[in-house]
Amino acid sequence: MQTQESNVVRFGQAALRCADCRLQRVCVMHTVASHCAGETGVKCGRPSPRGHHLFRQGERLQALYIVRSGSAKSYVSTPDGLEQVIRFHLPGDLIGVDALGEGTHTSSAQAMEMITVCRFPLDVIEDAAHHDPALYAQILKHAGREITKEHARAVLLAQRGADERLAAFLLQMSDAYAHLGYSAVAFNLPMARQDIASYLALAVETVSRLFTNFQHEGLLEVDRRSIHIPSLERLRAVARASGKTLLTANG
Amino acid sequence: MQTQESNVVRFGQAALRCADCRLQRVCVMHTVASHCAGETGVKCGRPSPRGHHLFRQGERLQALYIVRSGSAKSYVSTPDGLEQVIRFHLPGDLIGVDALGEGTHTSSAQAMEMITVCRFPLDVIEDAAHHDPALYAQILKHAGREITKEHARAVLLAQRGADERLAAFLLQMSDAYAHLGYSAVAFNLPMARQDIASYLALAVETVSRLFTNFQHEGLLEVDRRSIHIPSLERLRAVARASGKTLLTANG
DNA sequence: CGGGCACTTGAAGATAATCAATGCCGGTGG
DNA sequence: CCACCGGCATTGATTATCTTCAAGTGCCCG
Repeated sequence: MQTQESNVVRFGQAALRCADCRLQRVCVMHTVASHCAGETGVKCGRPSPRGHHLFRQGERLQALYIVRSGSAKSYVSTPDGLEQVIRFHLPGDLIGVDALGEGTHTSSAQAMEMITVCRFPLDVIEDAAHHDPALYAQILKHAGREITKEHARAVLLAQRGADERLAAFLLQMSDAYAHLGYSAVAFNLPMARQDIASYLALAVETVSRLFTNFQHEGLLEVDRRSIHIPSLERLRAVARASGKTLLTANG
Repeated sequence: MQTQESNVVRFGQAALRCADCRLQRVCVMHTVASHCAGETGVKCGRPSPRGHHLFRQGERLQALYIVRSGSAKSYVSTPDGLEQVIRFHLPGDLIGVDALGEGTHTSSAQAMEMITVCRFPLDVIEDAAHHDPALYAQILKHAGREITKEHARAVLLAQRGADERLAAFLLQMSDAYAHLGYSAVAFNLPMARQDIASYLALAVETVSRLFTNFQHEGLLEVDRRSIHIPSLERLRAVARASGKTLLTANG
């Protein structure tokens, strides 16, 4: 069920237009949007339930997406049926750039909770980029950042211990929420423990134990998916050097 | 020591022009080159010795590079002084795309042996892209592939054991050489064991042991950096499932 | 109220890291 | 030409970290 006016959607009682979007500040696509006053095919706000796939690995690239509200995860499926979480997406994030390589999605994107996204069909993007080549530069910039993030993750996985990884992950989430104007020290994780484990290349059990340990150390107050960070500084210290003498995964 | 004619360089006795370049087939930048008949600032072929840095992490992005001959590695330096190898670059590879994110290099690129590169200053690229927006799409495509490769690496590091990683790495090199028209089963690794270890997130000792084990299993003939692969199929089998009952890192 | 799924906890085991030492090759200088 | 040096690579023994297996708890949803 979608509205007739493209670029506009009724969500609850509110009609949302890109011009009104509170995410303009963090949204890579407002250049596209600015060229999309009328009927453009851009659809903003399509509420999807938890578990919904925006696209699946192997599908042809048709559109890029921006998260408006809620959150999603990207993952790749391995031949042996396992799932590797690649990235978590919060409001403002652009999804699907990796598919620009071969025109086919190399990862799947799935909603982790009720989510609304803005959909930018590829042809619309190309049209907009034709009018304003700066858009290409913009997307390229985004792609560059994406690569940089992957590098940071490679360092994390290659050189850091389990506790350092979890601490770094929590700080990453904290930063993301802060950047969106939410609290940096109190938030709810939208993803399951299993997803965190996959993302950090750890076993679920290890992640679980680490949460417990962090809590016992007073680094964290955890209640299921609700997180409170008493001291960002202390958590940063753990992310940097790890408590080599402080914590062990097993209790 | 550089030639006067840009886009042309004397290397040994041969004058090399992009138009003559045997890498055209694999070179992302021939679109740029085709707009660079005259004095463009593009410098092709600048022989640099082993150890030479094309750029360093933190430096302002000034140009992208394409490897013409030889090989290089990209790595990021961590706060604690460690080096994380991100990628190896063979002839035809485009280097520096990650810096398109913030305009600053987030990794360093260093020659692993005598190397020649083509240098594409950013403004030249932008000019060329102005004439032919398809170039943007081209670079974007490359960036997408880069991201996809990072995903593959994430899967490798997260889900695979040490022997599977090394096998996958060797097959990766094999494919790369085959793609360049060289032998897929006999080649010299341009990088040190330490670099392989870093790239695969393993200790040097582990890599060394694995080479030895592979050799004993008849999977590989290794002499220092010279590699011969008797059976690609068998190596692929190891990369897939690992010899869970077959090999152990320690002797 | 019951079932299933997500999460937690514990104990045993495996994989790869670390520590420590030796071997090999290539280059340099006597 | 040979001897020495330094970096790179290999090998062995021990240990730490994390995984795996197994079981149990609690919460959410029908």
